[in-house]
Amino acid sequence: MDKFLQYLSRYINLTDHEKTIIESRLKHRNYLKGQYIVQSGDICKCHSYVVSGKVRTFYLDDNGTEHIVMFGIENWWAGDLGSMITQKPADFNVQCLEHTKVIQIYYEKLEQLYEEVPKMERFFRLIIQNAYVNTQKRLVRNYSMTAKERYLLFCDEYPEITQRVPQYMIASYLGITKEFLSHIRNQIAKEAKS
Amino acid sequence: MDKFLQYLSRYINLTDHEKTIIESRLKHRNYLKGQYIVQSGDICKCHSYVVSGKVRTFYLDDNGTEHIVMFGIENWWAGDLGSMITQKPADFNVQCLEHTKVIQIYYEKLEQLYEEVPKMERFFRLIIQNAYVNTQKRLVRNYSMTAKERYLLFCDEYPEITQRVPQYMIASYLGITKEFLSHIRNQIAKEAKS
DNA sequence: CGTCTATTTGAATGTACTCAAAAGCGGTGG
DNA sequence: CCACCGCTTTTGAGTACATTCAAATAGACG
Repeated sequence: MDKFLQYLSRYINLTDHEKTIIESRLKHRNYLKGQYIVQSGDICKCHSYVVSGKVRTFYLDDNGTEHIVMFGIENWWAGDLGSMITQKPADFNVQCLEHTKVIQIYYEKLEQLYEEVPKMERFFRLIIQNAYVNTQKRLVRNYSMTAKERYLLFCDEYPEITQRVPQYMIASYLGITKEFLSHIRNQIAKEAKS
Repeated sequence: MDKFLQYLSRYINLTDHEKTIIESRLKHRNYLKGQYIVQSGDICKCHSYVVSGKVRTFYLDDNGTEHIVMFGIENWWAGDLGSMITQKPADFNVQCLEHTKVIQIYYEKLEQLYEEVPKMERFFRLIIQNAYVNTQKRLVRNYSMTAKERYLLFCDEYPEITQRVPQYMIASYLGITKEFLSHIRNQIAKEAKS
């Protein structure tokens, strides 16, 4: 909990009273490896802050192919925001890739919290603003870079994730097949030799 | 201006006093067809609300290819948010595709406005939240749908834009070449006949 | 009518995908 | 301790989707 409040304080200054209110609106929860925080089709009832562990958000298309939308590790948020704000069935699944501790805020409690502690509007504006800017960057990269370039950039930007998730999931995140990523890696290895 | 306040009131309730403050922080501006609101390399100093007209946001990659990130028409916002919040050089260009009227809010004024009218935090949280959710959806679509499916969906979702912008720009938005879009349209036309 | 820009068409090419099979790797039980 | 099982990664051949380049056609505007 302290860690979470510390994280909050990177964005907003809170009084002790406000901290108490915030704490009372949150819920701690643990998930096992493989468990789902959100399942597509369900309405996403809460947004989850990852305290420890590792999650992936993915979309299952009509052909049954999984597309990883994002990974989540310490200090990241996970959930289907679109589903939560519209209270419509989720498009995405959020699954834990290892034992994961989260702090959750439920939709109603969040709305309530915005009233009680208006600074939280600012906090989430800042968080979502960053997420938006990053997603837009990623979109552009998919258009303007080759798969190989995207892979190298990913390894560079998220070394921690690169090491902690299986390769086929990175392929899925990059929007390519696992076979093709293997190909790319092979190619990179050859280049390194010469 | 009334139109803008009406638009604001779809998200937040404002007192007359608050409206006056907001008005005083905004700037009206007109652009001609072809003019740039933001140029990549410059620091984006303001965010622009499109009152009328039409803009495109695009990224110019290392090969000199343009990639359209988004279009903007009435009631949309345009700018390089990433540049504005970090005060670093913009990656994107925002160009007017026709004579365009905008209402602009400059970075400093916006920060000031957040202090003066905290409801604006809520307003922009809601706006950016929507934008984020939409961008994420688009990202997933690019992974899970073929170019043809994306084109048909685009025509369906943004009929107004489909009619008002040249085809090669739609191709750029979809992440394909103008030639290939022409191909796709040809194919669709053939299917319609049979 | 001529010019400029946008769109179409087609052929050759390239990037990434599919499918199938083999190899690697880690854990578990005999 | 090794054999086996399931899961991940690699490899390769054939294929599909999308690009590039070049040239022709169509449209818009003065």
